[in-house]
Amino acid sequence: MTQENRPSPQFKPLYEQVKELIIERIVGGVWKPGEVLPSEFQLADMLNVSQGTVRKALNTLTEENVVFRRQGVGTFVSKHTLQEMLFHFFRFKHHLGESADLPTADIIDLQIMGAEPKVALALNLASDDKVIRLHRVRIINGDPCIRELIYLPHHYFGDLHLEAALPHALYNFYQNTFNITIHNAVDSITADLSNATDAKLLNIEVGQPLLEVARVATALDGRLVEYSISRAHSKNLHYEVKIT
Amino acid sequence: MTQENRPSPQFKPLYEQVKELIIERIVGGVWKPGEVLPSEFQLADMLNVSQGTVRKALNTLTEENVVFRRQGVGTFVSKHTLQEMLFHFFRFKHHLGESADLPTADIIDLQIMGAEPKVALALNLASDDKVIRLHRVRIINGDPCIRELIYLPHHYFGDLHLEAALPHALYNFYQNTFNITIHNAVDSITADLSNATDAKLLNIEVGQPLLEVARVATALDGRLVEYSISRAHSKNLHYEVKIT
DNA sequence: AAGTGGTCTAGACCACCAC
DNA sequence: TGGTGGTCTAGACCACTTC
Repeated sequence: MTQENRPSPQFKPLYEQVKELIIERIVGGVWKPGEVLPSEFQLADMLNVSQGTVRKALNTLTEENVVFRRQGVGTFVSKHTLQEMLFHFFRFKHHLGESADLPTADIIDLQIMGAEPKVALALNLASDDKVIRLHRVRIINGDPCIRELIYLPHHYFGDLHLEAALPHALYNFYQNTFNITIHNAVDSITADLSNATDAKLLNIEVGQPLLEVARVATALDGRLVEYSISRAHSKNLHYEVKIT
Repeated sequence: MTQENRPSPQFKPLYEQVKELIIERIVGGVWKPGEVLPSEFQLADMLNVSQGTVRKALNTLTEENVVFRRQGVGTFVSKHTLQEMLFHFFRFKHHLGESADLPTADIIDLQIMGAEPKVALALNLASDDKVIRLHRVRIINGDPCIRELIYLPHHYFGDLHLEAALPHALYNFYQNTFNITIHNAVDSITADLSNATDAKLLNIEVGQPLLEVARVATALDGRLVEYSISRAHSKNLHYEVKIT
């Protein structure tokens, strides 16, 4: 890898090119979640750059949670099974007590269907594309408190709708089964009143205030891979945001 | 500044010490918001470290929005007047259209009072400490849509409650008038129903769903300096979170 | 032309971990 | 003991801004 003597047509720093190459190999399955990457010096030799340049690329990947590093051991591809990663994308917390147990989930419905306009827009799908819709209720400490509708493009998730038993940790499942790593997400939060369906599934009355979180999630390679609506009864829960 | 030959009692990297020294000087008013810092080499000479170590400190400060850098020009202390900084701490957005105009504000009430337990707990105050409470309504595109209750420790904000005209960009005001720079914040979001006061001030009916955002904000030096409750009618607004 | 931050390299030494 | 990442330094060269 060389920078060459070009003036500046779409100049990209070497460490960004290194970073992209590493992401490519993770996306391509060369290095799988949990596995160790070659050492800094090995990568530097492989790519014909200096160790310092590899270090800079790996450090930015560490900040983005793509890899994690352990001194004396090595650099590893992040897995969504890690506690920190699970709670990184699950932002509901109990009001007072520390972060609760991870929620379990009851599946209400799982089907393949045409993409509604709202869903097609969010996932940038054509109007005749199919999506898999998962409808489930999250249960925390025995209480049903969040109702989720999750939409996945059929062409990315193949036969997911035929799975006998879906685990409740979906992001980990996407990663293990489809090599799709959720990398970032945008949540849009509004308030709404519980309707009849909410009331029945969350065991509350109609007309209660609910938090509604609409999420669009993007994979490591930049594809839009999940649209979800979470409706939460906030009597015991809140959504927490740290602004830094 | 030296690392010395100590084994490892509370070892701190040089670049962190450099970073802390720079923050100290910003907090102390040596370098004020908008002003330029000495160059990397000047700082390196002042602190007896290498330019690379100063660079690392400045880069982390850049990521944390404490300073910003312009190639060929210099490194500057961040100001809350910058568009990006304003919207960094204001997370409400219009549903479809791009980010709206900055809101203005109508002040409903401004007084000094004893800290209620909830407020004292959030700001870590003693029960007999005084707080300044500002009650106002945010207006976006002519619509009153957010009602805010803002609590400030009296001993940090002195005579703020005597101000004739408070600007609506408060964080910029804190910075200019008290040299208090809001650095990070934790928002806890819940849903609630509008009460009589909400209804009157936001020009809606009682029993409508509202987003309630409780914020605890921390200054550059780590002091808890603001507790606020924002109650927003989410018909036209949502709260947006980018998880990366 | 001079000065700034941005990139890239090379090398030294340290702290941590596994064997 | 050997290999890993973590810190720190020194220096070269580039890109950008200002004068």
